[in-house]
Amino acid sequence: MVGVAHPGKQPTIKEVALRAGVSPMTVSRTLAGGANVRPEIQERVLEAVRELGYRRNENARSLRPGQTSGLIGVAITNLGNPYYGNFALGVEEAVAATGRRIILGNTGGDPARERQLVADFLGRQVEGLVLVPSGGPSDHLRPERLGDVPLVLASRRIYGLDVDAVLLDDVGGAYRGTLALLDAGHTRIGYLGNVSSAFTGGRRYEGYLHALEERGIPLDPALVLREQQDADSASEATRRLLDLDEPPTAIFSANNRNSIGALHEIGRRLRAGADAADLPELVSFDDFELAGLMPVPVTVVDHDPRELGREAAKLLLSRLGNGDRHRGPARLVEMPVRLAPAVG
Amino acid sequence: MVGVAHPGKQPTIKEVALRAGVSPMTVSRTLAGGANVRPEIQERVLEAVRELGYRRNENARSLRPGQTSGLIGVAITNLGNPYYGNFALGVEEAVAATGRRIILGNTGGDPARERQLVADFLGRQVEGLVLVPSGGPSDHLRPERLGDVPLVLASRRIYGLDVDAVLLDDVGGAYRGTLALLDAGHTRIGYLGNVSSAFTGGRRYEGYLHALEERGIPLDPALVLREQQDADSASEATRRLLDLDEPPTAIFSANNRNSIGALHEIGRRLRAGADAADLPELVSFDDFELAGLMPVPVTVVDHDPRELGREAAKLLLSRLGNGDRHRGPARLVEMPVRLAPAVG
DNA sequence: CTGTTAGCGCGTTCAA
DNA sequence: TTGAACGCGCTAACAG
Repeated sequence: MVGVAHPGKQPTIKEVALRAGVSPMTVSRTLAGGANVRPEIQERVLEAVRELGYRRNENARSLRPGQTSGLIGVAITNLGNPYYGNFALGVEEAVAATGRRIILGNTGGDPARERQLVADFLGRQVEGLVLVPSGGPSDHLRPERLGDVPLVLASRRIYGLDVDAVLLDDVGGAYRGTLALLDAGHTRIGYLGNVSSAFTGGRRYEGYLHALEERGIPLDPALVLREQQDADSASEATRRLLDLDEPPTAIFSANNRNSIGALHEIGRRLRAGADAADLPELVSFDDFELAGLMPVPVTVVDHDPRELGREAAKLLLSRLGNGDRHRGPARLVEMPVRLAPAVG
Repeated sequence: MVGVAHPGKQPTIKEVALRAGVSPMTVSRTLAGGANVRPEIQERVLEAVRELGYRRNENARSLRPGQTSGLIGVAITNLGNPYYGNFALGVEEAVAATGRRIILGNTGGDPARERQLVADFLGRQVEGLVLVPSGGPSDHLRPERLGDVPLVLASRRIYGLDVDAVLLDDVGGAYRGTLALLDAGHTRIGYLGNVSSAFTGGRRYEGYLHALEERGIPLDPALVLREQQDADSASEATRRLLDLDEPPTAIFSANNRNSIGALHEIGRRLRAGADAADLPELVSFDDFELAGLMPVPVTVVDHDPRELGREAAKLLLSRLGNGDRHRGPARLVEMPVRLAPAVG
C-alpha cells in the first residue's frame, strides 16, 4: 500500500491521472460510469483511485453549472426531542430515495439561530429547505431572500408567508380528545398548554373550546393554564390546578412536555398518600413512552412524526427539478391524528 | 426592491460587482470585513448585496487552498433516539464555539449505510468525523482511507482501530448497579442485555459478573438474557425470566430498550392481577422519562449524552488546526456515570 | 485603496 | 477513444 501523494491533503483527480498515466478527463469519465473509456484503462484508473484513497470533491463538483449539491437543508427546533428526531428521519428517508441527502441543523427555537442556519444552508447551495419555524420574525424566509430555493414549513405555519406546509390536525385532535373526556362524564376538564402565541398552542386550544361549547359546558378560565414550555413549569401548573377548591377531574394536555409535568405532580401526590381515584385522568396530545403504566388512565392523541417528515419531503421534492418551482399556489397538508387509550 | 438578475439562480459575486460598479475583488474584500475598502464603496457594495439577496457560495469558497469547509461530519446510529439526538447536540455545541458546523447523518446501525455516509462526508470535505460505530467491518475507517481527516469514536470502540474514543464507564456503572441490588439483599438478579457482540453489551455484562463474583454469588445462566435489541424482545425476555420456577427478585437491565420492555411486561402482570410486591425491582443502565412513576422501584445508572458529545468534540478539535494531527497516541476518555434511585 | 491574474477540483465542449 | 481548453464562484498574491 502506497501512501497519499501529499500527506495532509486529499488526493485530487490530477494525482490519480498522473499515477494512472492518463489525463484527468479519463479519470473523470471512468468515475462517471466509464462510457468511452477502454476497459483496461478503466482498470488502471480504478486501481490508482484505490491506492490513493481518492474521492471526488463534491463541493467542486457542484460548482459546475447544471450540477446540483444534492443537499436538502433541514432545521428543527430541538434535536434532543425524539419527536423532531423522527421527523428528520422521515425527511431523510424520503429524500434519500431521490439520491439526495439532508444537512441537519438545530435552531433551539431561537429565531436568530434559525436565521443564521438558513443563511448557512443557502450558502452551501442546498436545493431546498424544510423548516420547523421557531416563531420569530420571518423576513429571512421571504421568497426573494431564498432565491429559487423552495421551502416547506412543518408543524407550524407563519402567517403572511405563503409557502407549502405540513401540519397536524391540531384542532381536530384536541376536539376529539376533549370530547372523549366529556363523554366519559367529566365536566371540569383542565387545560395545560404551551404559550398561546405558538401556532399549535392556539389551534389545540381552539379544539378544546370547540368541544366544550358543543356539549354546552361553560369555560372555566381557572382551569386553563397555557404558559408552560417545559415539564417543570407544567408540573407546577398542575399543582395549581389540583389545589383549586373545585379541582378538575380530568386534564387535557396539549403536548408531551405538559403531560410529563402533569404526571410528575400526580406521582408526587401519590407518594404523599393521595388516592389514585381522586386524581385526574389524562388526555395527552403527543404520545410518550410507558403511557400505559401510569397510575391514572391516560389517553393519547397520537401521530407519527416520521410520516410528517416524509410528507414534508414529498411537498419539497415536487417543487424540485422543474422550472416553475415558484409557480402553483402554496399547498397545505394536514395530517390526521389517532385517539387511543394508552396500553403499552 | 429589485428582483434577482437571473431568476432561478443564486446571484454571484460578479453580478454584485457589476451592480455596485466595482470589481469582484472589492466585493470579496468588503464581505471579508472591509479592510482596505473605502467606506462609501463598502456602502454601495452592501446595498447591491442586499438588493440582489447575494450570499457567498461556501462550496466555491472552500475550494480555495488554505480554506476549510468548516464542517464536521457526525454519524449516529439512531436519530429517533433522544440519547443520540442529545449526543449530537453536544457535539454541535462544542463545535459551534469554534465557528464550525456539523453535518449529521443517520446510519440506522447499518454498516453499509455507515460506509456510504463516511464517503459522502469526506467528499464534502469535512474537517473531522465523529462516529457512533455500527459495529460492522471497519476498513473504511482506517487512517489511510480517511486521508488526514481525524476521527473520534463515541460509545463504542472498534478493536484493532487505534483512534480517539469517548466511552462511558460501562463496567463500573454495571458493577455499581448490580452491587446496589446485592446489598439490598437480592441474590437472584436477572440480566437483560443487548447482543453480546455489541461493545457496550460486553462491558456491562462484565460489570454485572464482577459484582456477583465479589459477593460470592454464583452466576445462574438461566437468569441471563442478552440478545434483545428492542423493547418488544426485551418484554418477551422478561416474561421468560418471571416464568422461571425460581424467578429473579430483581433485574439489572443493560440499556434503555431493555428497561422499557421489562416494564411493559411488569405492567402486563399487574393488570392481570399480580401483586407489585411479587414483581422484581429494576436497575436500568440509561435513564428514561417517568422512571420514578413506575409500579416497582427503579434505580438508574445515568449519564449525560450531551456531555459525551461535548467530550467527543473536544477530542476532535484538539486534532484540528495543527500539522501533527496523526501524531500522538490515540486517547481514550471514559465518562463517569451516576447511580441514583429514580424519583422524577 | 482598487483591479488584474491565476488557480482551487471538476466536467462540458470541442478537437484530435 | 482520448485529451486540451475553458469556466463554474471565489480569493491570495501581486500589480497599479
